[in-house]
Amino acid sequence: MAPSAKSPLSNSSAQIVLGLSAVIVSVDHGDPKVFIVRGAEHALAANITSPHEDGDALPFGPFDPQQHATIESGLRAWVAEQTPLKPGYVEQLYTFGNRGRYAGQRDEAQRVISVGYLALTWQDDLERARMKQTANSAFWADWYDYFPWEDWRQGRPKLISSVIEAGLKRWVAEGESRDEKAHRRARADLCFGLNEAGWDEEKVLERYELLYEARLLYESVRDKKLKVDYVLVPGRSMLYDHRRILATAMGRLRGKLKYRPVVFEMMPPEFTLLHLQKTVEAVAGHPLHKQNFRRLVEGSGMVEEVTGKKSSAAGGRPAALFRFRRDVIHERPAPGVKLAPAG
Amino acid sequence: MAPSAKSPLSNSSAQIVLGLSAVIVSVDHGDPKVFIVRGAEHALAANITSPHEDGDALPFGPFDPQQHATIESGLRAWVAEQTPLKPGYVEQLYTFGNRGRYAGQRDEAQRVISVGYLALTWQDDLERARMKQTANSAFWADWYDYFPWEDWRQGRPKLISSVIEAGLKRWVAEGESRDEKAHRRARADLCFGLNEAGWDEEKVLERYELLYEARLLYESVRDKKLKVDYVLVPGRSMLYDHRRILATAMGRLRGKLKYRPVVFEMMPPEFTLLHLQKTVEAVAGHPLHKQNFRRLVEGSGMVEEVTGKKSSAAGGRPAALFRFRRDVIHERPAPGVKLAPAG
DNA sequence: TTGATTTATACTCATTACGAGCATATTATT
DNA sequence: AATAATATGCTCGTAATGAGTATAAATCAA
Repeated sequence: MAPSAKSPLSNSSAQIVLGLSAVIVSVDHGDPKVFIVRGAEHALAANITSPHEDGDALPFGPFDPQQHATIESGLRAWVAEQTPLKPGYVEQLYTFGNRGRYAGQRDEAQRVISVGYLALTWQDDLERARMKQTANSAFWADWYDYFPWEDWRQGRPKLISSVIEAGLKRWVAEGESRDEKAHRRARADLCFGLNEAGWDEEKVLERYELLYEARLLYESVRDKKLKVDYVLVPGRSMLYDHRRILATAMGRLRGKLKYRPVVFEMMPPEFTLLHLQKTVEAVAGHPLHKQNFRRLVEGSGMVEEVTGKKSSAAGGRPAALFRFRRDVIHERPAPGVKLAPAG
Repeated sequence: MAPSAKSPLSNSSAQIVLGLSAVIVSVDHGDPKVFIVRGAEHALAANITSPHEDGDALPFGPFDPQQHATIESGLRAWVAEQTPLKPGYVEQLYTFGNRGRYAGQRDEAQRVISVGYLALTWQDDLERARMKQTANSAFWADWYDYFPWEDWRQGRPKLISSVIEAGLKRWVAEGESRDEKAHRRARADLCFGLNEAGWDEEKVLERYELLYEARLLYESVRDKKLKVDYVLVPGRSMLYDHRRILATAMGRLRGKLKYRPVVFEMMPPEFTLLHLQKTVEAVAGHPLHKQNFRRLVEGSGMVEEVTGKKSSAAGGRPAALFRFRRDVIHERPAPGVKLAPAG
């Protein structure tokens, strides 16, 4: 690209600030977790000295091009620096740069571009111990706290009928023209599985965007400085556009699960098939058919049994222990875990 | 993110320049095309006044945060400005920022971060006419000119056995340890389908990266300033890391084809099923089974027949004309085109 | 005009993948 | 010894997939 210092290319980009945000995910005892930072702590991590907002945020930091050869290595470096975690799997998600999505942004002329990353990790006991020291300024939160409508493990969440459907109905009715109304209805139906199509667990971002646009989330009210008289959709909000980045991560991970062996990045070295299943269910957000899950995983060559060892953690018959066969990656186009729903 | 003008976050990022690169794809009479700019023309488009390299490049330009609310709108704006094209479908690919990958980069302290986009378009006659005016400084190139090993439509490309296998063999032999050698061999086998697994048409980027690392491409020799005595893998090279970006785009598009109705973005309003099939084959890089392709497309509800019209363009029996049913997007989780290989 | 050639379209068949459920095994608990 | 809980093995119907055969409708060469 060879821009000289004087070229308009670099001039027009001088106002851009590049940051990195990380969605660090792990599954703990069947609950999906995101690593969250709050208030003073997150400001420190990002070296921000100006007044800051209070609330939940993803860990984020600057990208220093002098120090790091690739964006990913920059990300890994500050994750290692700012958290006690060592994620194995790291994947770039998306580069976010929408104006007006940053409530905390003072200088309107300056634009924050943030590159979002998804990182997967398994919490070993050591990490868990160190975690407690950082106390409540940085912690693991259940990701369904931010997206209660995405958790179908106990069946269809009640708040869909009780709050979301009504809210979307209002939004549909507000459409200017007949066409616009029909279009909004179709979009709402498709996103939330209100038509025959059913629920698509991968559409996390689409649903978030829809709720945002329908002004049903705290973030929409905040960014557009609205006063509203209707009830918002329950769920914790986040600073800046971090809930949107989290939605992107969830959708991506749910998709990836099906065609790449990424679950194992969140598993201990040895595990039972039920443990694996619960982990997949935590991410996918719905229950799976146990026997078929077993058939699939065993048949895929992704795991091998640890001979002679049994787990008797649960109540009933002891389960065989398995470990991930890292070789699959070298043998075949490494498959994922199909998501046959439970009956 | 709320950085103040004085925060270290913005200081450490001051050296970053953000650019946009576009992989603009269309399929013309069964041949997959990328939009390419060359030499003086591309320097002009990017407003670069410093001395520049000569060679093929993707169209790219600056991102002006003042003028555009989103990165995507910035991209659309300069594509409209610099080319006669109006892509309908635009998708963010990846954000590239590797040091040392930019041979044209003079100022080592300044880092170019480029956000790659994939754009799909259909060449109508008007565009085709306007295209001719821009002459040879900007043109449509067959994307297999850059990736001859990716075109399996006429069977396995000969250069795989004649050049690539030998080259990779040398690279494997150069491995330091026994383990390293085994690892390299496994990776080469998997990438190029030399084991039972077979060829995975989506691994375009993996294959490019492997060849780059094995110093079998012009780009590796260029970036590392090597002198080599073995024969490089044939195929046109590109400036900077543009061939890598193109590889990313090809892999992504080949994947997307299977689960989203993106082919239609490259089709005229009305088309025959064979035309559609040839377009899919052009992108996927291998032939498809005609009868099954037909069954699948007709059964998916993605197309509707244009009653009363037939195409007699080809030699034999006239074919029915179809058009894309845009409604599928609103009806169901819009499907793609499965890639049942031909016998 | 006829027969060869080319392309389009309809239909069949075997195999596999998938969703659902039943049955049995092995442990702890009461 | 009965009961509850979990693990594991197996069957079955349906749908999707890969491959091939058969027929229809046009052009072209003689």
